[in-house]
Parts: sequence; structure tokens; C-alpha cells
Amino acid sequence: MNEKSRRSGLLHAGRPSPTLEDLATAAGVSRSTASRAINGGLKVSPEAQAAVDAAIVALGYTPNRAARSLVTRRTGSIALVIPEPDARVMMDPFFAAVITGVNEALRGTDMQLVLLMSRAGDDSARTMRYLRGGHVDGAIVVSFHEADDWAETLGTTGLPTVFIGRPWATGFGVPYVDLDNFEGGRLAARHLAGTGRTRLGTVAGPADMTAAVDRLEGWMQGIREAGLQPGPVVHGDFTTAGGADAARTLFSEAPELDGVFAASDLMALGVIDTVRGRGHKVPEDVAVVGFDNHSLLAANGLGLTTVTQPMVDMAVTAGQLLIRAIENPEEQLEPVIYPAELVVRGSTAGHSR
Amino acid sequence: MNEKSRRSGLLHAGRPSPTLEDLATAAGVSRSTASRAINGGLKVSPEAQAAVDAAIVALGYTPNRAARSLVTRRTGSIALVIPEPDARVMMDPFFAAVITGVNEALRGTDMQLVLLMSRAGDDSARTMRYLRGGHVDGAIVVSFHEADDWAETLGTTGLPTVFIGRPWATGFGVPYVDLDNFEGGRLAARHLAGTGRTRLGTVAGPADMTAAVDRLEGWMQGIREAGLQPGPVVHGDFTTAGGADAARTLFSEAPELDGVFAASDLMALGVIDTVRGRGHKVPEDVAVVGFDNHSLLAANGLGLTTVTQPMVDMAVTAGQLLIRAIENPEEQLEPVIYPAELVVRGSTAGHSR
DNA sequence: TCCGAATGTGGGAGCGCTCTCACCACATGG
DNA sequence: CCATGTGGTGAGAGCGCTCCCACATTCGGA
Repeated sequence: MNEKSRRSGLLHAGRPSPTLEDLATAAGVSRSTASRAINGGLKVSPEAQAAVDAAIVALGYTPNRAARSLVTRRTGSIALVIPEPDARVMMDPFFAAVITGVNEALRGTDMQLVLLMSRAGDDSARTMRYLRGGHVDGAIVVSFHEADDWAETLGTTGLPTVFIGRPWATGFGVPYVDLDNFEGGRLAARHLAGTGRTRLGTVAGPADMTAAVDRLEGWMQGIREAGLQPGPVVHGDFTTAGGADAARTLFSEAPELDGVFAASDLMALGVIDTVRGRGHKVPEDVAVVGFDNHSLLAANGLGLTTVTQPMVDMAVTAGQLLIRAIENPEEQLEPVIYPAELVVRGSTAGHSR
Repeated sequence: MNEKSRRSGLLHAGRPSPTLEDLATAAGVSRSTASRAINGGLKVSPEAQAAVDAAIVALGYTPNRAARSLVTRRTGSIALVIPEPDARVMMDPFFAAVITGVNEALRGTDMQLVLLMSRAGDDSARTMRYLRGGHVDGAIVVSFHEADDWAETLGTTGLPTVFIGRPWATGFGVPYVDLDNFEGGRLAARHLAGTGRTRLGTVAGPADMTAAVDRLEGWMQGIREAGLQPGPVVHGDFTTAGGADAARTLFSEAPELDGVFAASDLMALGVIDTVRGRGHKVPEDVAVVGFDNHSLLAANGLGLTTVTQPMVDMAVTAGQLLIRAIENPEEQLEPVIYPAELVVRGSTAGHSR
């Protein structure tokens, strides 16, 4: 009469997926023992463990995440929050690197990556609700702007969070992974000055992103250290088109520039385009330094001198940090800062002093 | 004595998140009525509905997905399966476009995107288990190779699935979204022939991907239709470096080529590099046609003639298709094929017949 | 010999939700 | 007047799992 036992299980498939109860029966143990055998196997006799293991294979058993999650209050997934407005920005390989890296960190864990891409205002509230709703065990936030209040909100909410890139407000104890952007900018300045360039222009990143601000400050400091005068500064949006536009403005203000620092490789590409469009040569007339060491561009005919940013590694570290934060909520995690390195290529070569 | 009522709720945060029971109490209705009010509100009096709505706001109530999922057998998330081996390939903006598009399709739904990136053999089995385990309501599979048996396995498993790109085995009734790659290849051939190029080389994509094969076949057909002889064919891996390598092989076999079709823009970039490296000019000596209409390269100095592939749109369509498949499992969905269009730019200009 | 402690096991409760069902009130029709 | 809906409601079961607790067994030391 207990014939209703063959319930639905998996919605779509033919046969219903076996439950823990089924597994226990097949293994000849109780539900409790089966559960213990699956999770770490403490206080389980070798025989019972073996029986359960065998039954798992035989039945193709997979624990029901929802049921487990309901009681453990762990979802087994983390969110990658990307608060960027449009597809254009997504094309930036930075995101590809972040996704790859975070995924890499999750390998071996049975955690899954949930992508949370939120747009303007209203949508970000929805994202926030989702995050606070306990649907994920933690979050990695990336590419945030000053206007976003992720750091504050998440910091106070108690949800384990790691930022990629220094957040504007560091007072909330939220750990982050970042590049030494200041030093990167400084290296660029020192290098350009070292090759004899003296009239330096800047295509900075968005003023509401810490990475852009730090790069700019380092660059300025480097220029001062070299005893040069900082030239004009124009802000771009990290895209190629934005870099080209910024460069046009730059050269219309100061046509005699012989060196430009762009705060991203994509923008540097735009700068080079503009320089060439004006009938000048890179690097003979104008040297260009980028930032990111973007692999797509490395293969490009003219090598681009740039500052290395190990994005994948940084993302991996962020993922690992988050896992630690989830597993050990009390531990106070320190920010991780990667050193910046300059890669010299063709775009800053051959200037006859 | 029922004072244990204030249980944990959300693991991390201070206050526990309210349950449906709390909500019902606050609204002065029963749990059942509250549930109905939340889900569609059929057979709920306006007063009750209003009371529940107010309570939701007041308490900041969010339904517990796990609990809901446990009984509905719907997880409210779909998987994006990317069976690519390494980060290098992830840099291809194709993936960025797919992610953006699918996410776009999910907007408005309360579905979430789970990223499943699997590597070689073993790992793909894990992915497969995850998919069959009922952890997601559906899957979008992208960039599959012939060796993968996703189409077969998923097709028979009953999990709603949509492919981006035609799968090798179409017999399983799995719907897909694709570009008319054949026509795209044909357009490229017709265009090159039309500009007077006669000695045509090919940098094809990986032979185990349908998109590459279809492009190659269309290209060959176009060459034949133009009354020309197909030149040498070398296979690349869709990356810039791969394209450059392939082009080297190509030109060592047939140095006199005056036109090359590369099955992706990234490879076309590599081809151009190689051509220039050999001291020849694009397009004067060698015309190059790419494939994808990759936005990153559009801004490049020399415009690349290419075949448009509306990747974001295609991904949106795939997402919508999947949602329909999930909501209406019986419906037989048809593949959607986008037309290919040629975009003529500088890389195929100015050949003096 | 007997008593903890350690080790292994199974029963039961309960996580927060949906859904079936019984029920009530009131309308409508014979 | 009673049969038959019909909109609205609430109690109760149960989804598959983990965890607490009670219980059985074994082992070491007093």
C-alpha cells in the first residue's frame, strides 16, 4: 500500500532520481548512516561506508541540493557580481579573466558560480535583495564605481564578500584583491621619461573607479619624480573607442605630445589609432604605454608596452579568499595586492634623443 | 514555551530572515493565503492580497528558494555550459557576447545564470552529473566539439536544452540557434572573387566544430560558383596566434595567394600579421576576410572585411527558447538560423585588376 | 567485576515552502 | 426550500535532507 513510493523525483527525466532513503535501503543501512557516509564519513564503519559508496554508484545517486540547502543554510553557490551597464564593457577581456579565475578557484569545491549582472539603479536593488536573501553563500564584486554602495551594504549585511579591485570604502573590513595600480602608473612614467619623452599626455580611466584613480596618481608621481611637467589629462571609459576619443581631445589641446599613458590597453589601442589618423608614427613620434597586458593585443603587429596585470591569478585569489571567508566567518582577511610590472614592447621603442 | 520560534534564518546576517509563517502572521492571514498571494494571487481577496503585499515590504520578506525548490522541483536557475579547456579561449569575445545575451534573456524572469565551465574528460562527467542531477531547470550549451556528446546525453536525459551553434547530432530534437555559416562562407568567396582575387587560401576553424565546417563548405561552394580553383586549406583554432601560424603554413605552401578567408576575426588578425611580417601589404597584395564582425577589431586602423554574426542577439534568442522549453516541455521547438551578412571594410579594398 | 568513555547506529524532528483537500460563506437555480 | 456551484480560506502533509538524541556495542582502566 506504500506504493506511492515511486514519486516524481527529477521533473523532466524518465526515472525519478533516487533519494537518500533509496540509497540507504540499497546499502542496507539507515538514512542517517548513509548521510554520514556521504558527508565526511565520521563515525561510520568501513563496511557501512563501502556499502554506501557502492550504492551511490549503482543508483547514480546525487544529493538533492535544495533539500540539503534547506537545512544546512548553505546554498553551495557564490555570486559574481558585475555591476556594468552594457555588453560593450563586457567585451573587455578583464571579465573573461575574472570569470575564468573565479571558476578555477571553485574547481575541486562543489560550489557553483552564479552570475549576477545588474544594470542601472533599480536592477541593482534587485541584485542586492538577491544577495541578502541568502541565495548564495558569498559574493565576489568586481568593477564597481563610486556610486555603487556595494562595499557598505554588503559589508554590513554579513554576507561573505571579496572585492576585486580596491573598494572606495575600505572601512567595512571587506577583503579585496588588487594590483598595485599606483606603482604601475609610476613605472609607466619612469619608463617613458627614461626613453627621453618629455611632453607626456594622459588618457586616464573613469574617475569613479579606484583602479583608474590610483594609476593616475602613480603616473603623476612618476612624472614629478622624473622632473617633468605633467601634461593634459583626459578621462576615457576603458574602451578602445573611448581611448580614441580621449586622444583626439588630448592632441587638440597639446599637439606636440611625444608620449601618452593610457590606463588600459584597449584605450591605448584607440590612442594609437588616433595618432596614426593624425599622420604620426608610433613610436617614432609618439610613444604609447598601456595597462593590463591584454593577451589579445600582444599578438598585434606593433607590440604595446604595458603594465602587467595578472587578472586570472587575481581572480583565483579572490575566489580562494571568499571560500576561506565562507568557511571561517570569524577570520579577519587581509587585502592582497599584486605587484605591477612593466612589459616593454615596440610602442615605446626607438626615440632618438 | 514556543520561544525557540526565533531560529537562525539567514546564516550570516544579524536578524534571521522572516519565513512565510512570519509573513502570514504579520498580514493576519494563513500561511496558505500568503503563499497564494505571493504566487500569482489566484483566489485571493483584494484585502488579503493588500495585507500580504504590505507585510512583504514591512518585513523585507524573500521566499526561501531552497524550500520552494524542494517542493516545486524547479530550481529557478539555468546552466550555461562552456566546455572549453582554457582561459585563452575564454578571451574570445564570443563568450562575453553569449553571457551578455543569455543574461539579457533572463532579465525579468527570476531565473539565475549558473556558469558551468568544464575541462577535459573527467570534469565533463562531473558537469554532466550536475546537469542530470536536477540542479538546474535547463541548459544552454555552447562551443561544443564533435567529441562531446552533450547533444546525445542531454537530448535523452529530458533536461530542457538549447544549443548555440548547430550540434553534430541533430536527431535528438534539441533546438539550437545558429548563424547561416554556409552562406557566410559563400558571401566571403563571392566578395573576394568580385574584387578580382583569384588565388584564394583558407584558414579554416577547428574541423570538429560545425560552425567551422559549415563556413568552409560555403566558402568552397562560393569559390566553385565563381569559377575559381580552391587553394590550400589550413585549420586554425580560432585564436589570433593560431591564425598567424596557419597563415605561415599557408604561404609557405602557396606564396602567391592574393586572398585569404579566415573563419574568425581573431584568426584574420593573425593572418594580417603574418602577411605584413612577410613584407606584403593588406589589402594591396593580399585581401583578408574574417568572420564574426568582432567589435574590438572594428575600431582597428585597418578595417577588417568580415561576416556579421549577431552573437548577442543569438544568445538572447537561445535564452528565450530555453525559457519556452522549460515552461512548455511538450512543445517542439524549431532551430533558429540567423542570416549572414558581409561587412566590407578596408582589408579587401583596392585591388587593381 | 563493573563503570565510564568511545564508537557506531537508527529514529524522529524539522528546515520553509507548495499543494491538496476540506470547509465555509454566499450566490444561483430548480 | 434544498441542491449545486464558486470565490475565498486554513489545516495538514510532505518534498529530501541534516542533525540531535537515544540506544547498542565494545573497550579500557579502576
